[in-house]
Amino acid sequence: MTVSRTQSLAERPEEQASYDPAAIERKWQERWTETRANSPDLWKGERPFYQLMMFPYPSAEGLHIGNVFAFTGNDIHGRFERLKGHRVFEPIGFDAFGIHSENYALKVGIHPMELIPRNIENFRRQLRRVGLMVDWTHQLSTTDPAYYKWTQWIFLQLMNKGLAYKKQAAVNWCPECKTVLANEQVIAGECERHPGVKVEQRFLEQWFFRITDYAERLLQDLDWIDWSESTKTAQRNWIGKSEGAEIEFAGCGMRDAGSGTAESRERKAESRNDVGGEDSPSGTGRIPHPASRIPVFTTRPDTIFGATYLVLAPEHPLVPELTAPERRAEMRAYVERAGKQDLVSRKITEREKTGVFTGAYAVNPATGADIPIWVADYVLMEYGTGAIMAVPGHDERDYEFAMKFGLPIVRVVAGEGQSADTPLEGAAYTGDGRLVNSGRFDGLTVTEGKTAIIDWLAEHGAAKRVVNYRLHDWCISRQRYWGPPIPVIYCDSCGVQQVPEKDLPVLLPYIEDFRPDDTGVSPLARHEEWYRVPCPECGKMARRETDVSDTFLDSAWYFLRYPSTEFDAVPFDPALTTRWLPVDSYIGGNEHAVLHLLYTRFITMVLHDLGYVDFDEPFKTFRAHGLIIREGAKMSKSRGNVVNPDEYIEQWGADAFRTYLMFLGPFEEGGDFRDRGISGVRRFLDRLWASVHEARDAGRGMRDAGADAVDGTASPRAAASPEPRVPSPEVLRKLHQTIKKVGDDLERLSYNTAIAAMMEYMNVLRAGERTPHVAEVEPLVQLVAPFAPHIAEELWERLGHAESVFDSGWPAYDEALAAEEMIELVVQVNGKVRGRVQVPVDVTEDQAVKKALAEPSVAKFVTGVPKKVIFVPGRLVNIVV
RNA sequence: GCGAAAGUGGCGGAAUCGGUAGACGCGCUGGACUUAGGAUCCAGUGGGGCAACCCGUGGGGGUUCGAGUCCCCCCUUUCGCACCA
Repeated sequence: MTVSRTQSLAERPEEQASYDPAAIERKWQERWTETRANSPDLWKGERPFYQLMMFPYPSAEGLHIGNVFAFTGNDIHGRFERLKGHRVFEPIGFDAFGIHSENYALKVGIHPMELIPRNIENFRRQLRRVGLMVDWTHQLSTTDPAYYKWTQWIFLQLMNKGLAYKKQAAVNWCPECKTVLANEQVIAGECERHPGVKVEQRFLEQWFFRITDYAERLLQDLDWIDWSESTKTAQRNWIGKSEGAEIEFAGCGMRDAGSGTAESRERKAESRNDVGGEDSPSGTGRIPHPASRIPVFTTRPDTIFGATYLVLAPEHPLVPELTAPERRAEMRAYVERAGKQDLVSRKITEREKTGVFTGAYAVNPATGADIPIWVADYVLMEYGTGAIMAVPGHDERDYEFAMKFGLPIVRVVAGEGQSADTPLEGAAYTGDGRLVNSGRFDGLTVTEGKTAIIDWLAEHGAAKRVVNYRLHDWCISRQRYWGPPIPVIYCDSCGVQQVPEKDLPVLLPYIEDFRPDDTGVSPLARHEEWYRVPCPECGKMARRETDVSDTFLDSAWYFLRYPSTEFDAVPFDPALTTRWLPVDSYIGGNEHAVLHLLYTRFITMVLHDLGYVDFDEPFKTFRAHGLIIREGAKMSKSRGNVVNPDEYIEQWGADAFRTYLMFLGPFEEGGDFRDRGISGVRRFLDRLWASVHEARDAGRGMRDAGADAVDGTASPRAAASPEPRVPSPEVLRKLHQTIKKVGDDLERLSYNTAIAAMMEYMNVLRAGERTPHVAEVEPLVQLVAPFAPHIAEELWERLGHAESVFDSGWPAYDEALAAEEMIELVVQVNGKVRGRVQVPVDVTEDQAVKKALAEPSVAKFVTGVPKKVIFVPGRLVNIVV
């Protein structure tokens, strides 16, 4: 049989007899370009569908396997939507500004303005080889002045709305990158780009975006947007909303210097505590120092009776005046030491607690007790008010601190089986329970106590309800070269001036010495000829901002630009934007869950509020894809196990490579790339190729083969084949089951199971000695098309179709054809499988049970009358004895 | 520490609603065709047992006629966040 198949192909010398991926992939990539097959007219037609993939940064190594994996998964979805009749717009671009590109340029010693275009060219070449349905007429690069003109414009829009501001701030400084980093770019105290390099704290004037104004909206929308759950959770955690109270503690000045000892402090705190709760929260009648009202933020106002000391962050503005003269030297040293650390390693949980007593006291508004005020670096100035009330009985950090410095620990919550006197041994009690040692609030639950105590304190003006977010404002200044200059001019007379819109873009100049240095200012600051410009307001000489903006600003709006790349006068054309946005499907890596994806949502909300777009969430759906590892290990250059896409495409073809990448694991989880695995997918394509040719040739009649070559209208002539030329009902049934399965799987990005289903169908199709019928293979070509577009186009053409397979529509699923007549029911006795019976699909319970009991393998386990029978139609019969 | 996801044959992985565990593929074993096979095709392939059967989804309990799937406890791995009051 194999032999006769080969012969039939050999009779068509004008066609490639066997599957040659290189040839047909070249052919179709050229054809797609010539016919602009992937460039829909964005102004016309029905059913637009915007399929977006996260654009890559064009690294010099070329396309990474992770890129190919992501883009292929994206492309398959786009092609599937196209087959379903949508006009699909699938653009791509390059995120080519930024530290990653610049650092590489520094490493190889080539100016980024030369290097980056070269890298982009290589990327384009590789991307084309993968066979993506990319509309190459709408590409963009963030480094293109026609693009970053509008990045700068967006900065000005935020400035106009009061959402961009400049402040002196403690920032993360990477000594290696020689620039500031966003908190998001600092991993466990180290630069995300330089593992092992400790980030330092510096104070610099920086531009910030007020993303915190949008914290609540960014959080709320997560409840309804259709995104991967893992991504939404990451964003929720990052925004970090916590509801609590701001409580004001009145400082009550210094005490005698001797009270620094543990015993004396404890005595005072405890004696106050005994009478606690009966006093008015306005305090003890002592006149507080007017400047020392100390607000603290807490999520546990219910525990205020247990607050036995306060802690201020070292940077807290009240520290100098609260510190007793004899303690100033010690305090200065401590604060200085804390300041030298980077912002992040201060947050390492395991670090031993350190701190210094100020010598001052404050009044606990609930108990009236004087409690000592300490300074410690475990309190962070950027969160809350930079000061806390410490409740060592019920907070682990406070407990640890109190133990170390001998501060009093009081129980104010009693859990199950605990009482007011149960000692706190070894650890703080952070669980639920009822209040104790809390005066009139004793007996309330933690939840009730929160409300009651805030209300009580609020009556006396000592507390208010407050919501805090962990999210910080977005620092967008970068002291680097390779980015869009921030479009601002500083004038001695007029102050901060915007670059007028007509003067945009502020071009990034070509400078030789683009290397950053240690000074904390951008390389552009070394170029007076560039930064000295007349003030746009008064015309006097003024100075440009020499920092550039963060790469994440470039990528926060690129999806708006794609449809409008040919326009110079607007960032995005309103009509096209209305037509194509928001993005229908966005696919990318979860490493951007909190950076890119949060910034993008923020910028979109701002543009919405400014009236530029009519939606405030940019992506209707977002799905995070997984990561690819290789032979069970992470891929890395140092391991030398990096997959180079070019090699695999060369050896196996782009179609096999694409299909294998999608087959090796669930798209949203990633998978393990194993070199040998790709052969199975390639075999599948080989058999597809063979099946289509056999079917076609048998349909035409072998004697006519060669007479009318490729253009063939596929009108079956009188068959010379010995087989009856009708499709097999069994095969058709499996076919329609497969059409349904593959469609459903594509819908939910379950690519690996879709491919498995097609392979299964192939096994049915090629079982036995029969030659496949055209009606059995033609729809399979359409099913395969999203995965392996080149071979699908080629086979579709060879089957006699003039139009592209992607314009042929998704094959119709016929439920009647897919329906089974007989099915197999599993028969269980007491839940154990004891046999199987063949029954008609519409079998009644009685018939099924009767048949099941007649089965000898079942009957021998059934003694007497069954207690109970469970019948699950289409599935099983379970007999309980 | 907190949060999220996961743990299934020799391997990658299926099982979408609590209903046949191991689809599909790799690998392996045997066979066919062969001068030859790292090609192709056919058959087999969770473990144990001659068989009837028994065991089996990280471990231990539970719910249920029935659990990979649900509940409780524990172990392990990966990822994210990490002194956020």
